[in-house]
Amino acid sequence: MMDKHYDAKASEAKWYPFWENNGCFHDEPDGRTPYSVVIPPPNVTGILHMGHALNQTIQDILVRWRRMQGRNTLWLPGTDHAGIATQNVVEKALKKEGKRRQDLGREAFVERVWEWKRQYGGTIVHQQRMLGNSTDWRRERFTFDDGCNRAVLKVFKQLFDEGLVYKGNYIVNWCPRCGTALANDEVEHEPNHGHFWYIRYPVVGSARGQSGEPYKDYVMVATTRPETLPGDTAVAVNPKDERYAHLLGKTVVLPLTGREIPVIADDYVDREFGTGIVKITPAHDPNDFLVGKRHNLAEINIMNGDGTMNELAGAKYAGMDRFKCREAIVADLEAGGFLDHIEDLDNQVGHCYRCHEVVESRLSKQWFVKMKPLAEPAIAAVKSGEVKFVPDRWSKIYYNWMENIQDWCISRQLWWGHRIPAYYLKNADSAGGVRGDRSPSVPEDLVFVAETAEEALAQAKAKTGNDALTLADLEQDPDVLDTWFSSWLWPFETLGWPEKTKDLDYYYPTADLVTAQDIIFFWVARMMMAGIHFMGRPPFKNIVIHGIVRAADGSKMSKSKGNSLDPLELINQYSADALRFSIALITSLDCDTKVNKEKFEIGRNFTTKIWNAARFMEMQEQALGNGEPARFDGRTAFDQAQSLSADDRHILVACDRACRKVNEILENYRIQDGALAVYDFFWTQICDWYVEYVKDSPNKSVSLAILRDVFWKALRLLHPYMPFVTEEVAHQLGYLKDGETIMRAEYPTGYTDEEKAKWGLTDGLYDFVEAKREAITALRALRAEYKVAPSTFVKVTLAVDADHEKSVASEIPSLKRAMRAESVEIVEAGRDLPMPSKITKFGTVYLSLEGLVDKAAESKRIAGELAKLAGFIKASEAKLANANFVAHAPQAVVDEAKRKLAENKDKVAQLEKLAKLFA
RNA sequence: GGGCUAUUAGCUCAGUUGGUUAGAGCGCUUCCUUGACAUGGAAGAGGUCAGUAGUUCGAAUCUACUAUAGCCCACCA
Repeated sequence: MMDKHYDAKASEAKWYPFWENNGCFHDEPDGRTPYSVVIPPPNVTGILHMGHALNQTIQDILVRWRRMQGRNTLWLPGTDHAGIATQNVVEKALKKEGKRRQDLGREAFVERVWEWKRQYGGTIVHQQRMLGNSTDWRRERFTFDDGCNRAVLKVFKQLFDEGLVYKGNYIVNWCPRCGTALANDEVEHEPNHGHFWYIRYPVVGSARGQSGEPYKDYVMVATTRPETLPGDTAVAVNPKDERYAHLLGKTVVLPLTGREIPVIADDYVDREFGTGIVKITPAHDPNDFLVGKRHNLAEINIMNGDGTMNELAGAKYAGMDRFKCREAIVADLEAGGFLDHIEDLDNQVGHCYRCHEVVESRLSKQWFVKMKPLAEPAIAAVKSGEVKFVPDRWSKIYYNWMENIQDWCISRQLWWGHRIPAYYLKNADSAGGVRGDRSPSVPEDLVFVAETAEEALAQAKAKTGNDALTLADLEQDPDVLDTWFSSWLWPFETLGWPEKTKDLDYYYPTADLVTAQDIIFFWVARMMMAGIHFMGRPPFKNIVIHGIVRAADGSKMSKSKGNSLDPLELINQYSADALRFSIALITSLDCDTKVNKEKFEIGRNFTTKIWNAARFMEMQEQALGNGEPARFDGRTAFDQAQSLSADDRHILVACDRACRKVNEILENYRIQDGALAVYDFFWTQICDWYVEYVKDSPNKSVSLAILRDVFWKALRLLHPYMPFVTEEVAHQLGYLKDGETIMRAEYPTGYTDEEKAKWGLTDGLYDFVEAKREAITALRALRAEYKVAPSTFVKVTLAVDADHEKSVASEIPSLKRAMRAESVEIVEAGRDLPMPSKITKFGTVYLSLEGLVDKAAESKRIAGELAKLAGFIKASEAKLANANFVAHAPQAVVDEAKRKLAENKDKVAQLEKLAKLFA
């Protein structure tokens, strides 16, 4: 006997370990068609949020569905080592102990991070289990585990050998106090009340003027950072700015230095801002850096790592703090007559998120991947249709980025991550290479890239001819690689690459990649490139992009705003099934998903409905079995029935249609439509309609057998969406024995043609029962209109066409029940009866009121109806009178229009007769 | 400034190549404690599909423009 209430927590606690421990999530390569998906690995420091819930629900639905279809399925889980985030977490912990990472030293610090990972890194992996994810935990991976590490080193080495990895200058955010580079998201921009200094740069050749007019001919440059002036290597104007067109090609004198620099034209310059002339300092501003690259300008680094000026700033300023230097330079400009005036300016200035020091843009040497050669085949793979975006519009955004791709800076000044496998020969003669302050300055040809230090040593010996070199003569690059440098290998490094494993051979390429739009560039595009380059084939066939989960008002969810929902809390309150089903039902791939707590009641209520329907079936079966559960084998019981009633056949057709529809929908990744289709089948068709029929079925054992069959199909259809309740109910109702699981049950595909023929399942029959429902609804509506209580038994008359009379007559018993009718009488269509009526496809439904009607109210209502119909009929007639419509529109559309017109004309006739009665 | 998307019922959204009187859920109104379920059942109200013009026999659907909103990128020397 099933409990009165479904205990979701108990069910989840029971079934998840059952599945996991019995290998239900695990397949080994075999002869079947594989279906493989890799999870977008969450940060190991992360905690589960609604975005994960959405992303993983979609994947689990697809994976569970394919698995039930009989595909050999792999959903590979794992986490991302998230260099910066993880290092910060551990550094924060250290800070509480009053230590910095430098106090521990590199090796000890990294060990400390590993320790943290072992202790806390399982949090999100644990939380994912709460969602019900059917990920194969036996194949769980980590982007920094040994295998991934090997893959990363091999890839770096290969790209280096291919000339696709190189070292080059790059502007980084630099905190002078911490002595480290910062990632963009570690820089906090704050409003600043600053100044705009207007400075005159004399045009070369212009004469020094008289009294107070230092130069007759100059360009006016406005800057917020005058201390960078000694690093200027050009001034720039907009190419479309006719005011300055005459300056192009000329050179100007850089004040205080006497150096001559060119005037260049670049689109970057905003004509409206400042004077429309910008000083270009490639070594100290990210935009100027790019301008400098475009125009081949020299990069003069005038600052030390600690924020003081170096000798390139000029002897006078060398060693001076940058802000002191600013004052000194402004004073000297003024003294030299170069300073025109000063304005106040409000702008944004970046600060270090940790020490709040003003961040400096600083030129440094970093490692890069040359992206263009990798991007081209990745573009082609999408253009050719080999890889598809779902929805397709994302391919445009992908092309846009790929076609304008910039080289990828992959080095990070961190300790937690894959250390760059580049080795430098110590004590080599410096060739003046500048690479931050902490790294060795060696000529490029004394850099050895190898997967191991030993191999690097061998290279060094060969290169220098010095056999006496030892490992101690080598120093490894101190930087680590960007976390994405491991993530972009995820679809094959997790399957064993670079080893040639069975898994790799069988599961690569994966089928679908499901992710949110925000990491198309960071991750998806790069995986495409890596997959094609290293595996020779794109890593997946379909890229399914879904929206972002937003708060009810459309804003981003954030903890600080307090508008975020915690999926774990929702699971606790409503159940994992409720969370999954609701999110699937309200999510469209085409747009962001707005959620509030109430939305999750849909799923919760549906769970309750399923449970209660199951209880109903159990009770009915027990009643029929005199207290013992009498379980009717779906097939044999109704196979042997002499004939099935219209309602029995109707639910079988509905079931068949639902099965086909859901499969087709899922083929097209329409997760939402699938949820709706199952929901509608279960609730509307089974519960609201068929169960009501079963209660009074004249052939109850057959009807119960049918219910048992469609219920089992419905549970399996639903399982990908609601894994726990479907498993529990399947066992409670005896569809499965102990030790079996619905996860491996066959996904329903509908009935065979043979079965349909045997049971008389036709579209016409389906429509007939739908028409009957319409008639019953019409009668209920008549009751409501005439305020006849539902408990009152009424007399009903049905006017039907002669050729339908027989089939309608056979439904009289069920009509009587559903209509709560004392009698249902059938008369020929066209009879003029003095009763309120409604016209339906089933025939005209008359409700006998036996003089209980308020005539005035009824007249009024009829008048309203007639007016409404008159409008429609007029429009309809006009349409059908249009020769063009009749000629061009499909026949079915024309026929339907004719049918509607006739039907509404009938309605008018009926109403007019009725109106006379009440007059 | 460059790119993308959206605008349909009070709210959140469907509406697949143009073709029935535009749908669902929630919310709202009225009625119903008949043993599966009040986390339920029944009936109902509510939309000139953002606006304008065009293409077409026919437009929520295609085109152009306008208005409004959002997202991504670049961001102010």
